[in-house]
Amino acid sequence: MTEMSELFRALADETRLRIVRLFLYSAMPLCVCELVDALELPQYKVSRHLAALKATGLMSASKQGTWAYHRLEADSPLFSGLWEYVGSAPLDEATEQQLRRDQQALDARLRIRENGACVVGLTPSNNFATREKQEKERIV
Amino acid sequence: MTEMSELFRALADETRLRIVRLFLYSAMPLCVCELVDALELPQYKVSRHLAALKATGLMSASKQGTWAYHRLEADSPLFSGLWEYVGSAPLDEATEQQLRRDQQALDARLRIRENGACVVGLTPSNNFATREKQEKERIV
DNA sequence: ACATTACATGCATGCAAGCGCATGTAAGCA
DNA sequence: TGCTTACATGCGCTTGCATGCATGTAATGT
Repeated sequence: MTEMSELFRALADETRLRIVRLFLYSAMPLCVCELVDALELPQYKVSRHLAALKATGLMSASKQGTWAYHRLEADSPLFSGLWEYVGSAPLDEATEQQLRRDQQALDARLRIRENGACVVGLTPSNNFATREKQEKERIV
Repeated sequence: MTEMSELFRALADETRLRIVRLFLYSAMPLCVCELVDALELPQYKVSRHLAALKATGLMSASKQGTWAYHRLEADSPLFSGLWEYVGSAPLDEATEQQLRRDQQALDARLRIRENGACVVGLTPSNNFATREKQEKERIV
């Protein structure tokens, strides 16, 4: 069992809270590229924070092809009180607006899914190979 | 309003959780010396952690003479969900035992109160002047 | 006035964590 | 087989925080 202080530490970061709130909102597994688009954050950053959450048991992941679906441990009785607080505690105005933007961006991104599965990957600007190619072209 | 991540950060420390759990248990204002004795921690450490909690609004303090009574914001609707989780989430065995020891030590310490007020201060070993005197005597 | 006491805090240090960059890995596709 | 893509991670840097020591401050008692 994870120490309570570790759980709090995992949630003591606004970026990770944005991630968690999106999962509480969508109530379904999400893949990294969807989170990257919804949060408008660099891919490595999202992956790192997901790893931090997973290390405490608050999240888990499963790969399906190249896509990695992450999901919140929303039903675990160990954490239910925690999610209840995160989901219901009042937010300041700025955070509230941020949350709404994230939710809308996620909604839009999820509409691209086909048969409930993610079918498009990272936005080109977040893609490594694409950036490399652009770099070469810029030099030429 | 304090950011949620700051609240989690404040609670992301086992020592501060020990303090908070003692307040949830005793449900009354406590002074620093009582916490020092109950937790068997150096005085400066307790003061620091209390300051950290107070900085987030989770605690407040009031001086009465030389004694400083600290109290948990247990009734604030802003934090009620948080306290509920801290007070009810399961603990691992070691933490549970630690908590019971802390509670018993606090109970013993509180029995020394007179008319609900603290009347004895720090244990000599935690007292600065006493340590100084002992140091001089040791040199002689 | 002075010493004592309850509590707070400045300072130096060690350590953990977030960030940005680059690259590694594994899976799908041509 | 080789390229692209989705995702993960090693590395260096910087920042923040817990700790320990010592000392500061304000209130009390003699």
